Amino acid sequence: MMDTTPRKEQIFQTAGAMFSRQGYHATTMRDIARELNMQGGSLYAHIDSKEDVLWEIVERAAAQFLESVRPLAGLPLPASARLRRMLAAHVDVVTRNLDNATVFFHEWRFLGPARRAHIAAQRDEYEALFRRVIQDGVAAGEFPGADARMGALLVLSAGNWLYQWFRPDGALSAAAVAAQMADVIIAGLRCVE
Amino acid sequence: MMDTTPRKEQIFQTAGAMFSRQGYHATTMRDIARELNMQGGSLYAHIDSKEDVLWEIVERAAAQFLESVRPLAGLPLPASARLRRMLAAHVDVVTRNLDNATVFFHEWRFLGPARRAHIAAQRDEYEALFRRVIQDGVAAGEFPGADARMGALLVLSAGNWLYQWFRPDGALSAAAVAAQMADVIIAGLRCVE
DNA sequence: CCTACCGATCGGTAGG
DNA sequence: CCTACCGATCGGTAGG
Repeated sequence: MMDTTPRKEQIFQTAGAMFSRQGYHATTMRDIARELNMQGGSLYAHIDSKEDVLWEIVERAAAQFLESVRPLAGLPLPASARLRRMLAAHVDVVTRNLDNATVFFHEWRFLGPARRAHIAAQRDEYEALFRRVIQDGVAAGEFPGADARMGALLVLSAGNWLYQWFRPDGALSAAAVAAQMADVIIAGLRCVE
Repeated sequence: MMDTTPRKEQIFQTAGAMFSRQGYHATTMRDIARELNMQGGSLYAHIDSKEDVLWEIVERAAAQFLESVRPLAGLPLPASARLRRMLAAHVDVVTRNLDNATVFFHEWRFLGPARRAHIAAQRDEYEALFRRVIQDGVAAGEFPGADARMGALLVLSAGNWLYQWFRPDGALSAAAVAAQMADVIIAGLRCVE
């Protein structure tokens, strides 16, 4: 079978896998080229710089998180139901793009200042979505004793740290992980005093 | 004031700070040397290799986690009280050694295979401490509906992700963070069905 | 702890 | 997309 994926996309895919395993700085352009049966310099017919490749991976991951979760935050559902769906969407993005999620969490700080600031802003917006839903739950009496800030941090800590231990071939499916996490966290937000 | 810290310790401290900010591979031995007003080659009068420096930082961090938490796991207290103390100890280690904790979480995979395996074993032992305490709570009826594996992952996700957002000069003290986290998580383990 | 240096390799480019 | 190359810099060492 021929791989009909455009070369540029192959470079992003291969780079994502290698950056996630070895890290951005420990992966050389020649490593990526070798994986694609090319010479190092030939990569530059498709991309302009190593940092551009990192940027593409990180920016796409950030966009995926926001695009998956944002539509759920405003659904006409109780806060606990919205939070459950948002966490499931987050877990879905992480587990279906483990390599790129790992690069996103680990390597975004190696972007230049402007790009780093852009990612930081998206991350802040993303956090705020979770905080707001929990705050809704506090206001509605679903989570009477909860602190929205700590609640959001807890949800995102669980959802993010996932990239460290989740294995696609493991016993737990992404949906099962998300459901179990949501069960405990939502119970905590309901019962905490 | 003269700094009376032995040169070797100064190297570990400086390397910890720089590895945490720039990453292991993006930090050069000459970067570390410059910070200490030395020439690059002079570092090798005190250490044998760059990887040895990383190893010292990572191994010390792993030991600190285990030595702080292990004595608490077997205390004659209810599981929830033990878990609370263990999380507080964990948060204490992270927040009092933010640089080294960051290096521990981010850079341990760049160690050689033998050293990496050693750290992986310590991490597994550490996780088991938390799992066992939660299992005790399940058996004792404190956490009747909880899953020990997911509970431990939740505690450690929150405790580990901390290195990403905790700021020593922020509004929340380490003790306050640990207490709030424990409140929500323990409530969740108690109330989940 | 410094000077001076080693071989290796890096990201990126010119020219085809 | 390859060949051939650029200047820069890497981790580490010899000799003092």
